[in-house]
Amino acid sequence: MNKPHKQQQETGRQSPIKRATSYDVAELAGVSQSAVSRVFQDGASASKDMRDRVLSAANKLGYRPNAIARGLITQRSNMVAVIITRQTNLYYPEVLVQLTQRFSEHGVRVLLFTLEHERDTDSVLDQLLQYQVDGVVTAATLSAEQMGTIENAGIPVIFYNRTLPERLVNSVRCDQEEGERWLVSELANSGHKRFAIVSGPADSSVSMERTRGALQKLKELNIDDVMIVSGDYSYASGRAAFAEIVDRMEGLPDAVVVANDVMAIGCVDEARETNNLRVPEDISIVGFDGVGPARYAAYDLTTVRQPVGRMSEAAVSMLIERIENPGLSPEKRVFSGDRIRGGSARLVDDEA
Amino acid sequence: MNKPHKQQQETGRQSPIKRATSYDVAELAGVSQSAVSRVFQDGASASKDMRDRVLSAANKLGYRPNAIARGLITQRSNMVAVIITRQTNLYYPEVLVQLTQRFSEHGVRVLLFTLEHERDTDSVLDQLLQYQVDGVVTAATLSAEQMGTIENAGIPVIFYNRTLPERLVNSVRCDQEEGERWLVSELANSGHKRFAIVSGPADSSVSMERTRGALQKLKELNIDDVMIVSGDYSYASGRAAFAEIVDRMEGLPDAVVVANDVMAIGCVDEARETNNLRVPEDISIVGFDGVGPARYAAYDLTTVRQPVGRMSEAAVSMLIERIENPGLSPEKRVFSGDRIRGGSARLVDDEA
DNA sequence: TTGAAAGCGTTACCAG
DNA sequence: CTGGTAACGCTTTCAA
Repeated sequence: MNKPHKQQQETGRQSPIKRATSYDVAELAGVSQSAVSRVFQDGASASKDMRDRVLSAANKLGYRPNAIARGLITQRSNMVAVIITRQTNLYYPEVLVQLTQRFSEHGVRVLLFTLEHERDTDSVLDQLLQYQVDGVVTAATLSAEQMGTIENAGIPVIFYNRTLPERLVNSVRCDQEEGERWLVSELANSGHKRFAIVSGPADSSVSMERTRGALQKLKELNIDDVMIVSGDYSYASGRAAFAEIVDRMEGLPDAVVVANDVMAIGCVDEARETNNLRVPEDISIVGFDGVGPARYAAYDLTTVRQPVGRMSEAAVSMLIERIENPGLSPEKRVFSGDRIRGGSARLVDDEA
Repeated sequence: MNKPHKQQQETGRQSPIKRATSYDVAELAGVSQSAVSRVFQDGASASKDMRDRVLSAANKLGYRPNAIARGLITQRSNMVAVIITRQTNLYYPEVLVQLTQRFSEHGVRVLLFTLEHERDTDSVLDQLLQYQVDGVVTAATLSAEQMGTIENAGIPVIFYNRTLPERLVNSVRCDQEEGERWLVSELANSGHKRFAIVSGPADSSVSMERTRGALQKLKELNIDDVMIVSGDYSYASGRAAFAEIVDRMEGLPDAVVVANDVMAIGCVDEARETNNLRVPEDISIVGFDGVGPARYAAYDLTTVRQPVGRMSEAAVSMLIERIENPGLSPEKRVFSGDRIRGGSARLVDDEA
């Protein structure tokens, strides 16, 4: 008795194998094609008998509904675009994993776009529109015009740790300024007086907000003479930044406020290795983000951790809601970071 | 004079905005729909006059060809699935970024799937088949049966740092065994005699290969009495593993061979903090992967770095080739890791 | 509950 | 070079 259900194996590897369609299933099951379609939907109206026959036929043929064809007729691709920059993923691989996983729980697939350079943005937008994604979450900066392009196509967008001034947009972000203000005030409360700041790349809005927050708080404390150097978020640039501070500042600062953890770690190493300083006895160094290495014993950073889990959950649910209900008005959700008092800063206990 | 090119704005936010189709463009340009289609293809045969009129009309309407519809007729979605595990992305965020970027240079989009648990694999496969991806690169383990399912659909697959025993598959991987053998022989050459091994999770094929490589080499050197403890690749588990070694072994090892860098860092911290050991003077610790933190001054691991750039490039080009030419025979590409002699191990100079 | 037929927006084929 | 028409594989009326 010959079993035909491996018929495709024989076809071999040459021509693109012909996949079973709903018509094939219908024929084998002796029902109409519409019936097959219905069986593979949620609110299907199909008798148990038919359902069984269809399912068994489908099984035999290895049939799977073609999501592409479905998307064409339903006007819903069930795909969303996620736009990240190299930076985002390098320092928060967690974000992407979480977004993907949560979307998939809603039956939504992620089409991934990574931006190497700002100038690639337009082409990425073009692609994402061609692919008829149902929504977008972007962890990259968009111009008002670019945002307009997506909006005109009727696609909801969520900004992740970004926003668009002067425009009503949906966003999920960690309150960078608040976090920096806390860090600075902790340091000041513990007697630090001479501050230096290591900022991130000039084109990073996140870095801008952090630096602004720190400066504001310092100003409120009447600390005006603050040296600012900048890096590119990398470990090496953190080391270089610290070296520059030592080089250019008269005397040492007693606190260095760094725009992210990775650079803060670079600062710690440079302080210890090249300058023979003890952290935190001789100098306090604080970061931002709460990445894994910040918790390594050698660093134990005082920092503010972004609540990635809650933020990505918020992004996903906001986007899904807006896909299902395009009329929803814009919303901004701002999360406070988790405050971590690590050993990299000399802080007094403030148990009230 | 009223400008109609913002007509959609008015429609507002309610009904899913109707996007311009090739028919709309055709009408406005006064040509046939087929003509529009041709203009938006590569080897188009269209007069300059027509091309201009079509392009200007398309521009005015904000027209973009619908990639979904195109995929339906051409039988090519121009999407590939990338399957990663949480682990993969957490410790190699670089891999995903590189894959995505390189694919996009070939006009191919990445549909991302992340696996939290092994048991999710089948549903991921189901999804990816429904979406008619043109190919798959998987950094997660697949069973022979699962591989068969994809193969039957005529979709080429590249295994990333994985393979499938007893089966002809395409794979790109770093030679884990070779790397471990080098690490062990360096340590042995430098006089280390008492070894301990920290392996990764039991279900990680990569960890298995690494451990096997280390054990083989040790055996060749007639070092048989090796304690093996295991962790889950995390920093915390590295610390726990080192504690367990100290606890269970009589006397200390002089070298600990760890299955990845993150756990190795955990071992270093545990050795220093809890056991007051100097690394490498009292004990040598080596890792594997070459992740960023391995280069932080506090650790400076001796390790083997996976050549992520070359590996992802290989994966992309192998997959694209096989999408374009399904008849191509399977190929395995094995890359040697970059050997890094860091300060975490007491190694003698071997300048010949 | 079931089937026939009309699209969805493209590309592909074939005359002109 | 150009336009008409038939797919692609599905969902969705609308009758039966």
